[in-house]
Amino acid sequence: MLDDRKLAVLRAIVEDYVSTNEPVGSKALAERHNLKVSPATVRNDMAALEEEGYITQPHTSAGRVPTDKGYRLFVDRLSQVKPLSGAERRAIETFLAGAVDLDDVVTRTVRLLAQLTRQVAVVQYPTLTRSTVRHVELVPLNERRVMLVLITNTGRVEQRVIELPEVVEDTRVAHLRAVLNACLDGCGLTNVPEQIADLPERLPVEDRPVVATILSVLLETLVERHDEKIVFAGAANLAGADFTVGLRDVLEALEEQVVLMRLLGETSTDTPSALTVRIGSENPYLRGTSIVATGYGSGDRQLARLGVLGPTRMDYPVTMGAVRAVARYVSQILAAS
Amino acid sequence: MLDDRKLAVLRAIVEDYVSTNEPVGSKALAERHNLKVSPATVRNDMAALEEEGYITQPHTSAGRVPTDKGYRLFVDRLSQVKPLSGAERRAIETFLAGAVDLDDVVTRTVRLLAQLTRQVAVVQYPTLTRSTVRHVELVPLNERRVMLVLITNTGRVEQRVIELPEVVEDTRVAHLRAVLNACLDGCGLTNVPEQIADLPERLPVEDRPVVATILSVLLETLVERHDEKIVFAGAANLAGADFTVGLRDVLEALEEQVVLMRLLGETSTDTPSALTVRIGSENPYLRGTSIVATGYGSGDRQLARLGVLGPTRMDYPVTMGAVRAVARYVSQILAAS
DNA sequence: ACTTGGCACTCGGGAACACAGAGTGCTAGA
DNA sequence: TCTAGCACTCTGTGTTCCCGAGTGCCAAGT
Repeated sequence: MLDDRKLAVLRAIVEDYVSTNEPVGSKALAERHNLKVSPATVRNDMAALEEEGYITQPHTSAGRVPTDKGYRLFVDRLSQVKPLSGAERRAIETFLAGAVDLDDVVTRTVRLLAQLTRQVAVVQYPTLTRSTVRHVELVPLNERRVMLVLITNTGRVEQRVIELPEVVEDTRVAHLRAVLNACLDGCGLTNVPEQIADLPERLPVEDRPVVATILSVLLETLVERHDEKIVFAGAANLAGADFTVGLRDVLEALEEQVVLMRLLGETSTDTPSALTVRIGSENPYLRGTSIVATGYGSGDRQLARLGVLGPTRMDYPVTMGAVRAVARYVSQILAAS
Repeated sequence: MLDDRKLAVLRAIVEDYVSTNEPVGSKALAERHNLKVSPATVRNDMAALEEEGYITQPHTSAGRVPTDKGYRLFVDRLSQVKPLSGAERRAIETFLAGAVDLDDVVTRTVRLLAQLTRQVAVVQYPTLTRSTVRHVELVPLNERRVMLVLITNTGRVEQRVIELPEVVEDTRVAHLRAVLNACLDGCGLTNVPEQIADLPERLPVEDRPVVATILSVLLETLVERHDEKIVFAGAANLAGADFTVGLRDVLEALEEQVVLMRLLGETSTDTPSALTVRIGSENPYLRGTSIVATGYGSGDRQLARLGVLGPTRMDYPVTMGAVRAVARYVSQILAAS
């Protein structure tokens, strides 16, 4: 039904349309890509492709444009991910290596990806759920207040000020800190609730109100940040692009954490590092845009996702290459720290 | 030269143009605002105002539009800041009160301001320079690594992982922490360098390499974060607005920390809580946009700035009211914590 | 059975044009 | 000093027209 030449024609249409942003006609196609057939033959193939729904024409008398289905076929079978140049790889490496803390890693990553792809980059902060507690710190601020600092093995730091129900002197704070650390050190964040469930009972009765207060804040911290933080960059790249959906909608989605989260999607559990590509209407939340995303994280643990959002008419091979490369490097950086 | 009626005409022009986004003609003006004079008289006044450069006409036969100079006069002499409604005030208060930490305060503030003004809101993180050290924490990660956590009195937390030049056991780390805190507690951040200058010399010689490493990272932290972090929200509100400058330029400026910082401007030292309004070409970095900004901070110490960026054609009284109110509330919240 | 050249057809988009309407400036009179 | 009237100048819109790119189909060629 779709012989090799028809596929080649589809590939050519996608490539030309992506680079020129204009409907591509049979004549130009036959010329530029040496298909060794006449425009008439190409027309026949195009008619077949249109029949199958891979391409469409904006007006009766214009060239053809790929449909979402056409891009899908292109991505799945007609293209291969384009690796970055050596210079680009080195640039990425040195740029990411300069990061001083987790915040910095994320910020640099998202900017890098935006610049590399000339589109909007989106990076999710490494999730807490798979992290483990590296250290819990209690810092006395004054006699009725302490600051709780939670440090995870991914370098993430959460802090919260706690109002205590009674005056607690510093030595007692130090003691509580030791107790907490003994209890939680190395513990997975998801296990924290069960770990601390019976902690108050194991302590002297006079410590219990204070400990209860601290633990409730600790739990709150874990729960609240469970819906993850997401950042984006490169919104300026939207200015040129034309979406079928309004620019306003895209910008709104970008500022809405929840929507953005859904757009990035879930990491497939089988192949966590695989590239996810959602094209146009395949995307339930923001039709008219495409998303290329993947999971990242140190080693086998996938911590979070990152990706790129752009118009359906995007250079998929290049974008996919960039996303994959950046995900690898940032995983590497995170594993090292 | 400019009698009261001419000023009234200018005010009416600004108000009408802001609300309709269309050049305003003499007839409509005389009707809507009960000026009690005929369109012909208004025309004469308009001619005078144009002569003086306060208004201009896009084409020979169109209505008048305020110039930057016209807006300036309007803001300085013809309008008064419009206070928020009681409902709005309460909404702000409860929304900001729910913040759990400094990050959260800033995030909530910027979103609030964007929503309130329907424009792009910009908030600078409270500066480190006027803060004081509340606590320095050294957390052993393994025998060659510690994490340095710096907590300021504004609730800001900076952390950095340090590679030590030698193996250091935990008790020694605890000792160093005590020394550092004794030296720095309550110390203004700008004074930190001099405070720690002679610290190595006062310690046993075997501690010096380790301490030197730690101190160099500490100094680095202070310096690096000296250029402040800035966040923005409400980019979606740009979609509708039309700037004389391209949308792309605005988005680029927003993502460029340095430019954004300059746009917000310096806090005037005399009257730190005064509203700064920069109109169109008065703004050197992004002509064609206007900025309403002010300092904020607990009590008399101005910590940073926040503001709103929008098209020159903006509702200044309302915007100024919102910026002022939000600045007050966020100052209040920061003072309380 | 597939490919090719030819040909009539369709439609979008740009150029040329006319025109209504809003708004102005000017002048003369109250 | 204000007002009324009037001629004038534009922009924006709607209409028409035409060019050209591109198509679909058919018949002939391999």
